[in-house]
Amino acid sequence: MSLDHILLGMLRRPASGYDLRREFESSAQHFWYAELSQIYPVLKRLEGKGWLTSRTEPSERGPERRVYEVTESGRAELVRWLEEGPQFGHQRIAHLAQLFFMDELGDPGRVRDFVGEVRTVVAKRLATLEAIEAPILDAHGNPDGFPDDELYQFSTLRLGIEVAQARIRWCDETIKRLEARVVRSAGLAEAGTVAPTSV
Amino acid sequence: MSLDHILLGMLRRPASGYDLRREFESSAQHFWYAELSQIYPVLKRLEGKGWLTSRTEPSERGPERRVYEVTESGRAELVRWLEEGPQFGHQRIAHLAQLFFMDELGDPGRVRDFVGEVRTVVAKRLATLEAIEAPILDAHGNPDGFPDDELYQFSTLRLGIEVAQARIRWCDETIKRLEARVVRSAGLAEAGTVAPTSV
DNA sequence: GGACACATGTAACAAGTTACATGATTGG
DNA sequence: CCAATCATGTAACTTGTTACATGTGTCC
Repeated sequence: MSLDHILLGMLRRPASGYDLRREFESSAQHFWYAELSQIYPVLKRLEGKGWLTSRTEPSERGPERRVYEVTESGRAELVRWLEEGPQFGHQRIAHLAQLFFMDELGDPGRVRDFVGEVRTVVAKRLATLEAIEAPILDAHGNPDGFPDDELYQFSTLRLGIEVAQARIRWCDETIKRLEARVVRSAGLAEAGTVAPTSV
Repeated sequence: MSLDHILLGMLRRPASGYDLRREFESSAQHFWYAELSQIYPVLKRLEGKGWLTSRTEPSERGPERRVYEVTESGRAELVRWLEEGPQFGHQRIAHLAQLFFMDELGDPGRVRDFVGEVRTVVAKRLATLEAIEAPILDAHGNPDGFPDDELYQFSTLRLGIEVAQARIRWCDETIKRLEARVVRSAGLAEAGTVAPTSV
């Protein structure tokens, strides 16, 4: 039921389904994501429960928009969820699962390249998070001076950044370790012990 | 389709559905999880595709077991998946979403407690990962001496550990920052500016 | 006129969870 | 005999993805 409550939280400021997806693609990207085709029916259902109201309004550019806003009972439901305590789901990180089975590929060089690709993607994500952080820091200075809501949002961003940095460090460490293995087996090959292509 | 391939990977050593779930609860816990009720039908489907074979055998303790093993074509499919390059899904971290909206609760003290609960859970997970790491390090010494397969599995474990440590550091940092806010508002209340219970 | 961003939706499917049903064996 | 662990499975449901359908307004 998390998506329900996340939409409730986002709709403290009125927004359309389309707006919400943009939020998932930018400021909420490091903790949640939903497709438009999931967002639209959920909004309808939440309106049915009385947690949202909607109105249509003309778009500045494009067809009519349906703009949703949270009701009092919707806000109460959001608070109830927040008071439940932290929700933990299961982690599902497919590329880590892939690494776990990588010895099927035989060649440490390919594993090194694989981790290199992971690094590229993580570095890109880190860059987008840092691009969100910079203007916030410029506007307010030290986080201790932030208003509460901005501090909480800033803190979730910080976690995203710190975890991404940890991942990058891990990639570098792992690549170095794999590179040593590649060099070592090349050395053995040169010494005539093993032919590199025949293995 | 990740679960299909993860089961294929795990079944390089023959195992039952029940065994596989135990693996998800222990050594695979930091990158994937699946319920028994999901595992059983998937195994059946993979057998139908010719990627697994099964036989029944008596259990040492309990009813008959159905033991699966990967076939040549199953192994080829696993390799194909590994060669596709790293798979990235969307992160969904409900407790971070909760923090993002925490200003609805009004009180920084409650947010601090919330992050404290997060810390407790993450610390427990970190402890279980470190408990897996210790005997591996004891057995092999330096990771550079590990055989390839063990190095890859060890590396996934290291990522889990390093990310968990980064999360713990973030919790401590965040709690400190929130604590300062709690103390600050208590100070204001003492100075007669705001009555703490009337807000 | 065509590409692109804006905008809303449905349908079919895949993945994952929760609840239920059944039964063997072991240890207290 | 009761609880716990071992063991396999189905059914109903929820959640999330991919593909499709439709149409507006802007810029080149």
